[in-house]
Amino acid sequence: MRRHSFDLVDYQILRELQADARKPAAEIARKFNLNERTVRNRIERMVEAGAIRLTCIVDPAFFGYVITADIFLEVELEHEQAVITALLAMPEVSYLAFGQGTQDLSIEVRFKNNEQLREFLRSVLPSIPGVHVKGYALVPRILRNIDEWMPPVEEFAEE
Amino acid sequence: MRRHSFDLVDYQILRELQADARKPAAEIARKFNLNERTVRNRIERMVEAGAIRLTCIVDPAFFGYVITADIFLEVELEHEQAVITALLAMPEVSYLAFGQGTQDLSIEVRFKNNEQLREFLRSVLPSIPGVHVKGYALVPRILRNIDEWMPPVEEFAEE
DNA sequence: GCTGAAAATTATGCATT
DNA sequence: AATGCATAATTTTCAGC
Repeated sequence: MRRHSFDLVDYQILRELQADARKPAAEIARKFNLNERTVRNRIERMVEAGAIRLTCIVDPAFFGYVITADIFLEVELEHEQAVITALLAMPEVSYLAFGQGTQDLSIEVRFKNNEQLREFLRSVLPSIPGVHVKGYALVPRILRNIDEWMPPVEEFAEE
Repeated sequence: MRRHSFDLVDYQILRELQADARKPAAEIARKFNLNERTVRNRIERMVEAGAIRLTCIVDPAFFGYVITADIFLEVELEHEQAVITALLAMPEVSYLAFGQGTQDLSIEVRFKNNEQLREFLRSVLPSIPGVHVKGYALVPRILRNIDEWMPPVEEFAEE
């Protein structure tokens, strides 16, 4: 019933890479009594298939971007594509998604202080053609984000 | 005025690792005419400092978790810690953050189909003591997430 | 904090099952 | 798909600057 063909071995490798994406395949192989080549093949297959991405996550707080807010927008349909392009070009935007309504966009933004957020809400966003700020909320703390997500282990059970 | 001491070289390395966290330090060194040891030192320093994490991001959609929803909760204060623990233990929860109100929690969840989401909203959440579902919204598509976030390049300008 | 050179480890290409 | 082996490349250790 599963659409993929990854098993518990892949799952174990996944967990290791989640902890350290640069962990040598040989080391993982030793830990689970696998052939070193097998580990590298599995990693390659998962990346190739698009199941995983091995990447570098930057911590906004480390660089002083300690203010997080969610902002809810309505966008006039004829401006939608331009607005999305503009928002994606802004380094302050850490999340961008379509909302439930046909004109809704949600974004999450990061700033060094409240003044910058205020400026963004008051000036930057309203100056983009077709954008209407419907509301926003400060996000005091994020406890989990997508980079920690993992399917239930049952997904990897043997056939 | 910056709290950190990373420069444009670190930035360049960062971008390479963002594209592929396993890219050999020697390859990065060649690309930017750096000493291979320098590259490895820089990576180590950034990881050590907590500025970056080299990790494995799993794509929910690949594993069939194609339904995304944001859910807004209110939690009775005396149950807060238990609720958070319970939510973090659920593999469906891909995001969890405090909200603006003292009792607010926002979560993002992933499901394979609408029926599972419905069940989660109708049964799973209400059965957790102290939890009240205030609302929810489907998320038709996510265009950017935190794993693509990066501070503006100016942050890395030389002193 | 950067670099060099030797040693150890890891990755790759190719062939076999 | 998994593995063994030979070769290539990379990482590590230890040193000096």
